[in-house]
Amino acid sequence: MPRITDQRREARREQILEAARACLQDHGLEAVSMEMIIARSGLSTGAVYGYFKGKDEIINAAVIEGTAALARELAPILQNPKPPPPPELLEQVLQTIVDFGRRKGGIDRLLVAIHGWSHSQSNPKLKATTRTNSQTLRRFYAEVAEKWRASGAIAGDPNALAELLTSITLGFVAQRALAGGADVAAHVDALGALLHESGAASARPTATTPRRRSSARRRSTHPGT
Amino acid sequence: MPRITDQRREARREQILEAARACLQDHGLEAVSMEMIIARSGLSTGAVYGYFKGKDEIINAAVIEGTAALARELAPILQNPKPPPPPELLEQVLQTIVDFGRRKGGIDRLLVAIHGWSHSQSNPKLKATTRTNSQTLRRFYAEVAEKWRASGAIAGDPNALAELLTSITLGFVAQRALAGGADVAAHVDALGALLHESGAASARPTATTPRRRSSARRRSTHPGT
Amino acid sequence: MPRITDQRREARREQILEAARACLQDHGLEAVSMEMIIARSGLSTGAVYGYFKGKDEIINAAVIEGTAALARELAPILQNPKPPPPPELLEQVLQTIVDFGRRKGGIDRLLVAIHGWSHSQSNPKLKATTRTNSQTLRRFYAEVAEKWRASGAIAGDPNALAELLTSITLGFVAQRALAGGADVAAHVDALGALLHESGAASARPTATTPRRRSSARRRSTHPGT
Amino acid sequence: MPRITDQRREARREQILEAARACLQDHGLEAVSMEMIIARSGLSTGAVYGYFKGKDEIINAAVIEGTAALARELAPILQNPKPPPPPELLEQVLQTIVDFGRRKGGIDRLLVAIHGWSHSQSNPKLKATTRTNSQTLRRFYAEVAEKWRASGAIAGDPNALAELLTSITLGFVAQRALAGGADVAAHVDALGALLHESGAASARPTATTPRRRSSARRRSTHPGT
DNA sequence: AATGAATGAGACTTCATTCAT
DNA sequence: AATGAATGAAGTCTCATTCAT
Repeated sequence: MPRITDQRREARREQILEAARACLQDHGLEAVSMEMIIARSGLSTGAVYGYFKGKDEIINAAVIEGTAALARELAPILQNPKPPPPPELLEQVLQTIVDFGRRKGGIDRLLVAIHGWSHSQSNPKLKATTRTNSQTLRRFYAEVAEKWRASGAIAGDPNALAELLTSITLGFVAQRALAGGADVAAHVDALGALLHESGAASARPTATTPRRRSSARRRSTHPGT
Repeated sequence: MPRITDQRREARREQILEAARACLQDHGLEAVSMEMIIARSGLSTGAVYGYFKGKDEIINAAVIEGTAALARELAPILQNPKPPPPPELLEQVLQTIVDFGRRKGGIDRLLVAIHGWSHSQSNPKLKATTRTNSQTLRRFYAEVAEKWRASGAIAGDPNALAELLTSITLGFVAQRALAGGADVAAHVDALGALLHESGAASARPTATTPRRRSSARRRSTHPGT
Repeated sequence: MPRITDQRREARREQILEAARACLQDHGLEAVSMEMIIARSGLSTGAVYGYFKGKDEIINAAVIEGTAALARELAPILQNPKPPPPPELLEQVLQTIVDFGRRKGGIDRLLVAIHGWSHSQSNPKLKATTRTNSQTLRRFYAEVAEKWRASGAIAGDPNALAELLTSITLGFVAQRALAGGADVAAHVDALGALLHESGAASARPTATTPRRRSSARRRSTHPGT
Repeated sequence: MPRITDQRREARREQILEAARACLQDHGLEAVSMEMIIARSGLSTGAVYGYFKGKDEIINAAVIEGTAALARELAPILQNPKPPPPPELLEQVLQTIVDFGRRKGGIDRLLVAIHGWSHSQSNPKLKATTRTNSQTLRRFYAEVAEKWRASGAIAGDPNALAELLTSITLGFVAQRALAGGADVAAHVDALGALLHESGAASARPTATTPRRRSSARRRSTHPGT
């Protein structure tokens, strides 16, 4: 029985999903049409319907499998048995996200994710997946935070910190999409500065972040102040 | 000259936008139909088209004016000449957001915002507004952070902190929408804990986190530290 | 009871019909809308409906009354008990038509007539009127032709000539509308030349029409030939 | 590559245009609806839109292609290198027009032409085509008239005669539509009578056939014989 | 299995007309 | 009488999906 066929099938499937993601990005959730996706996929109408039951299934798969890929990349970072300090871990996470968004030709998969957030509001299946994903992210962060707490790296409730880090992570994605950019280094620096804030009241505020210059585009660094 | 008063006109307009928001929430960006909005608004087809040029204009107005209303509520908090310490300010902001989402009967206006994020990806007018809004939020935070820095409440670059706070704010909204909830107190506590971290494990603030390097792109690594 | 009112009423009525004719000319039969006519008439929606029962009545009246006005102007020419020779009569008729078309500011009432021809195909009332009008024109021509025959000015069947003249008249209008222009003098000259055709083989064709100068725009008159 | 043959495609196209012409005739320019055309064509909504971009394109094509078909039939007559005398040529032209109008089941394509005249007033594309067509007709007549002049069959300016013949031709169509009929033989006879007018008062040949001699279609009038 | 023409429900919008003020 | 906001039937067109070839 066809062996190559299975590979081909999978390739075709991904080809369709990539087309769907491209259309999603180019035209937005409300304007994607099967016609577009089909044209972009290079397959025939009938062929596409041979791989997916309908439009909804394609959109869902495009979003879900895209998210899953990101999750697979974040997993080792978040499951690190000896997590680095918060700023460093955040840096690893955000950088992974940035790299993920940049990867595939022309398509920013993070923007596709935003469409997924919208779509999931009214699509039960997608909603379940999205909810699971974000809760999983929070749980992973909670596990990391628990380790930090155990090692004395942080004080406070690990779950609360997990929730904050989840917001930072999701918000980072949102800010990139909405404001047109968000800087990894800025986030990392700011988190670092907060952590060493104790010294804030003391005399050398900037002393603790002497080397952070980062690649921030429009941020003015007041080193001497 | 309008036979109906401007007041009445404005009320009808808002009636239509509320209907649109409700439909957006119930059915999602791709599934809202004029028929739905019209039915829910209680007006006739023709009447609705007397107030708005078409569907797109309604969706845009629903999103934009919703966001503007939230912005109006956040403005006094963020423009406070003597901002409270970070955790407290964050609490004010997030609580305002939560209250805003809850206000109108049955409709969580924050979920509508998420649809706006998606829609704005491919709608030039909405994109411009959304970008301006998020950049304005960031700028307000920067001004607040600058005041904090001046008063010694924080160390580090105010702009970097502004970016982080923006992510937290947007991410809080996202987390509520995606994970099914996000807690104001958790965020506030976590931020508070971070700030007082220094005292957490030890007595000497910065001593515990000497090593900020990570793999960031342009950052100088101090391997020997 | 209101006396001025009757005059005003009539003025308003005509105001509406002129607006309708203008719209008809600007937008075409299929695209005229009540909204257009109302806006152009300067009256309010309700007012217009006070003068006419509906759109169809307005269009019909606009066409019929326009045609009637032309008919009134042609009547004395065609009912002349001592009609001039064919070319001269034709000249009077066509010139009256041209003048009629030119009269009112900006609106070529002949173009409106063409719309009437189209509209009358499927509007029983208008069809009846239009048919009567064109048959009346033919009958008038027949009476004139009979006089010509009696006086020996023409040979042949007067009814056949009437039909030909009717075609020339209607065709003149059509040609002005379709080709962008038709020349009175050319028509008159050609008719004159045909009549003196007998002399065609002979030497002095133009001898009988020495006074044809006309206002022809692009025609070369070969007076000496 | 079309799965259906070009032939079949063309047949379907024509099927739609015929349906459009029928609707145009039955309901008039302003009242034709896509629903009607679609129902009459026997195809589905979507199918029709697969052949034409929209209603306007259908109406235009129906009119333009109809006119083109008539033009194709008139061309050999008007381009005859040795044109018969004017009455005979006119007979050929008018008879062709009558036959053309009668051909297809139930639809008088000449009535459709009148709608085209109206529609072209406000449709740029159609206007251009219509103008070109009527100017072409006039030019063909001018060429014929020039040949007549060269052979001594007529006197006077060939261009003026061309303009008159154009009016006769268009007017013949109009008269058929408006008055309910127009007779080829009457037109031919009247033209013949005019040409032999000189002899009218005198005693010769035509004296015996002064009036409507039958309505035969291809009657050759040999005046001089 | 593949193709792409065909389907038809349903989307958006207009516009002739009415009627409360 | 006059106004113009409101009505809603009807129009044009799209697009997810099917199915004969």
